[in-house]
Amino acid sequence: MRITYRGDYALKTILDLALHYHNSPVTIHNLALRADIPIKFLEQILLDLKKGGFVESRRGKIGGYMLAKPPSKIKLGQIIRFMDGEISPIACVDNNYKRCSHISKCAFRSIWQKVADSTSRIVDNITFEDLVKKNKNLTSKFTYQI
Amino acid sequence: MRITYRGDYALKTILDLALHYHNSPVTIHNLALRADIPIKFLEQILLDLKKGGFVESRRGKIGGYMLAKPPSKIKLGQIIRFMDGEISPIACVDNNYKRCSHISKCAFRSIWQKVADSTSRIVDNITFEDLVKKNKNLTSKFTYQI
DNA sequence: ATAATCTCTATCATAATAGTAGAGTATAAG
DNA sequence: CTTATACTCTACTATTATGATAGAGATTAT
Repeated sequence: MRITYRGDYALKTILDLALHYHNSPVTIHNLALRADIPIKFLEQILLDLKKGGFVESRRGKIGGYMLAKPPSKIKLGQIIRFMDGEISPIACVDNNYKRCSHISKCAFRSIWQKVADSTSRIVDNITFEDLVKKNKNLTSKFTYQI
Repeated sequence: MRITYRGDYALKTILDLALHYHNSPVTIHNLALRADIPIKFLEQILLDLKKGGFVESRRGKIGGYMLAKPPSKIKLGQIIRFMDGEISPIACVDNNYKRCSHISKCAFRSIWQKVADSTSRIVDNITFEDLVKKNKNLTSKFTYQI
């Protein structure tokens, strides 16, 4: 797994929306500003997140973005997989990988599988509700806001 | 961490050399053939591995490559780091990363650190001696050789 | 001498990544 | 019913990493 800027920006944006879950929609402008993301790049990311069913939008005045489901129902792993692809260190342990001619024979494969499993166990065990709580702790200590 | 072909090829090559540790040097030709690696690409990889102190070479007839140290002294993680860089899902948890302005404040950083740690724990706990043993088991079952 | 083998440097093609640009569409408010 | 605000959509672009390929040179056993 490698987290790209796309993925990183998506995660920060979802967290921002989670922090404003019960408020009015958040504009792309504000999301971009707070997380220091190029606005036109974020536009594309948000459209993808919308297609993925993670966020909803409203146009026009008082428009903006909001989460499509509660923060407790969105796991880190879901966003990572959606934006950056499979959680594995190498393609041969991806789901749907068919081309490796000696899957059962390669001494490395089980190791890559182990790495993929341990990573998944971490990112699939954290929801954005958890991160909201964590962030509020951090914020109170360090006056940081996203 | 993402394993590239360069890294993958290097790992397979080191394992091949480990399997022939007490024999005469192995030629690039044979290494490339057995692991199905483009020979000119493997040449470069081997020169790098030599610079890294992992392998030694002999030129001329009866030339070839051999490990510079016993398989028990080479860990998977060493080769991965040398060929593909740091074991972390994102740059902000790399050693020597200086630019992140709010390291202590980002809700994600400790998660990436956890992922890096759990991955390191796996790949730094396996030597090529372990893989040699494992491969011999696999080989006896499936008649596979590398 | 020569054949086999490693050594070194340069070059190249493709794809992924990280954006940028600009015209279009919907909506709240006056 | 116009206007300002904000999301939508498609196309384009620059840079870098990746995965090679090419060819001339150096070394060594026989």
